[in-house]
Amino acid sequence: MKLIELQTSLRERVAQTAQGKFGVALDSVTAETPPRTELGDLAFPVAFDLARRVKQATGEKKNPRAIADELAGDLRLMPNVARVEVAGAGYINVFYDRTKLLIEAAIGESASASQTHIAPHASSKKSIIEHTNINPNKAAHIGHLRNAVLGDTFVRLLQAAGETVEVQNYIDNTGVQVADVVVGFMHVENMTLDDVKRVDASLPSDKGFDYYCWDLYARVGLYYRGGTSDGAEMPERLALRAQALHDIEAGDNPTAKLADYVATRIVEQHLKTMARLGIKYDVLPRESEILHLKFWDSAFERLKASGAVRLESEGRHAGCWVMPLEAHASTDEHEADKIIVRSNGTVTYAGKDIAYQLWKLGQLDKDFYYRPFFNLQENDNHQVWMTTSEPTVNDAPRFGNGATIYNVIDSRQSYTQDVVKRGVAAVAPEIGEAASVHLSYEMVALSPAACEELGLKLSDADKARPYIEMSGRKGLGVKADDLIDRLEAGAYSETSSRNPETPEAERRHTAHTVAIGALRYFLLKWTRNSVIAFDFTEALSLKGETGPYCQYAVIRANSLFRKLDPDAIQRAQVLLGQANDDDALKGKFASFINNENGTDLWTLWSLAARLDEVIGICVRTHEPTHLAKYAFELAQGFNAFYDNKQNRVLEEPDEARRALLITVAAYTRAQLTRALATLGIDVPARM
RNA sequence: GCACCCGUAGCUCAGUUGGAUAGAGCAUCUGACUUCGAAUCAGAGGGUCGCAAGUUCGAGUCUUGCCGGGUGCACCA
Repeated sequence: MKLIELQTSLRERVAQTAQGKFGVALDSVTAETPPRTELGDLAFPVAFDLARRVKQATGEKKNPRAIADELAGDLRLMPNVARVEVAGAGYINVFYDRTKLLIEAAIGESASASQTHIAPHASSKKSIIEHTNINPNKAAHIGHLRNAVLGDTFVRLLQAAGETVEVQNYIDNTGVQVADVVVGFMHVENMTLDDVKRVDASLPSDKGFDYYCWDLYARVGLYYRGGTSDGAEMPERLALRAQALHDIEAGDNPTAKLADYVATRIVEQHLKTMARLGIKYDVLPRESEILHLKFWDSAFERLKASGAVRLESEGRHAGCWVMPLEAHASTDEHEADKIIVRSNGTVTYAGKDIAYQLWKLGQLDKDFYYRPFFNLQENDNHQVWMTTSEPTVNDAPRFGNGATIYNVIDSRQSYTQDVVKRGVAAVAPEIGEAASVHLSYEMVALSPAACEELGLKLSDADKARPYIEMSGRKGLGVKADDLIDRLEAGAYSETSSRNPETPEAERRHTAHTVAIGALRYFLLKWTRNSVIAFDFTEALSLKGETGPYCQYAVIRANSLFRKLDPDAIQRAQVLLGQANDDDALKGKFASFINNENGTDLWTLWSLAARLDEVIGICVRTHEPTHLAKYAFELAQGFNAFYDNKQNRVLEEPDEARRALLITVAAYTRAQLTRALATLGIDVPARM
């Protein structure tokens, strides 16, 4: 029996007893893991609640401790329960039959040794996750990495929980940011499309087109202000941007062709950067198609038909289609109303987003056409599709039509996301707001020290601030590829000094794996709504609470198992299994488990057994960091086990105890490896 | 002005739907490599959980009010 099943059955029993003996129907029974293993394996602080509810219902005063005693008596009769204690003012502490559970688990493990991951539920509906969504006009920076790693990890979490997932990366290829770079090429550098292609071809592969545009974008920002960062914006130069934006949206002209080249090339670069982190996408929906295929027209009809938007005939919003939102405490007229269509007939960002969200939910009677996008070597056989306006003949999968949509977007867009969610719910009440989930996260800013390292001169006021916001317009930020390069360099020198005899290619690969482990963990160790004040020292660290720490624990286990027979794990599991029918052997195992050292072994094993529960918590709370913390805790547990002189596997003389140690170590290694894989972190053979 | 987020050890942060003695990492100090790999481990010091009320058997967690910091509230995207 798995621990999670045992937990469920105990909860149900508590609920039954509460109903039977006290006449109280508990809709949910709180169960928690006690702070220390000495206090048991599962605790129910339910007696306090029951005492209150009995008093409410009957007026009878009952001592929580007396209630706990009655509940405990029932729980003692449950299988796999060794004993139950009532502690404190009324805690019910359940102690599992640890020996029996370990033995049963060993039998299960040896039987399903080949099964490594859960297959998706046949009946499960598709979830869509949209993440990355970087403006295709310059290199990706660490803020974008946070988005992508958060999104990709959530994808892995959902898959680990057995769900079917589609990954979308929305490309805003017709927005102002692309227009800015186009203005830069056309009016700052006076280049034609052919010139741009020539420059692109001449750039080094490690500092390519995305880096070039990064600098150009910052220069355009200056250009608008007449060359100085604090100058006033010049209307005639801003007009160039407006013109470019107009031409890009219209399409089929030199400006639009240049914009398409820029956006497409930058998307390629972004995908290469993300591939370094093991991040892949299924489909890249582009804004240009949403425009050309007139998604908005369809969405607008539905919005009007549902009454979600109305045309204002007077007031300051006269001539606009607005979505009414409740005005909070304000007596003024509809201050909170959101404009969806401007008085000149053009649609706002929120409007376009509603159309796109409706498509994602299968609520639009339109679809994109698709073509295969270029394939990266790193992506093996995984095909990325890009939307297109022209009909195509190919075997593209059916995209969109998801049951739940997760949008990974930073918290600054909470308001707009809320508008989108409400708009969708108004159009399709049967779907409601719950189908649209905003996976919001706080920004990545720079620590003052990081700014200085990047060569930015700070005022005294800025130095006193906890963090400074990045600015693409100012070219202030840490480029993703630069950071990965630095991490790889650090990991390479570290692994080279430890494994000088290892071939160069393998050391490079190891350095890469360690670097990605460090980076992904670094971005996942914070809760979503905590601002990351990026600091180089902290981000480049390979010690302490880091990805490499977790990887290292697995490496030590790998090293240990290399020195054992290849079938040692299997043999150990079989031996434990034999104890099921052999009371003498079972007693022997029990004597190993039911002492102080055995408690440590059990604590580690039961922690390892909690992986699926933790994945469930992450999915439910939309918070991947719980898994990162769990992986670290499990690695800590393994390292403590490993360093304990009583647990020297290779020197253990007693065959049974050795089998126990091997089983615990092997299970911990397997679960830790799975946890890390779900975080997108691989483990090299050596490091 | 309104809405949302944050305030926990010197620093950076965790803290599951309210539960037992508030935890990690970094930094500081002390110890452990002839050791299944020291990217490690064992230990020490370090706290009015921003302040004040309230609800509760029980509050870092919930409510209210203050204080301090951040973000968002455009016919921008």
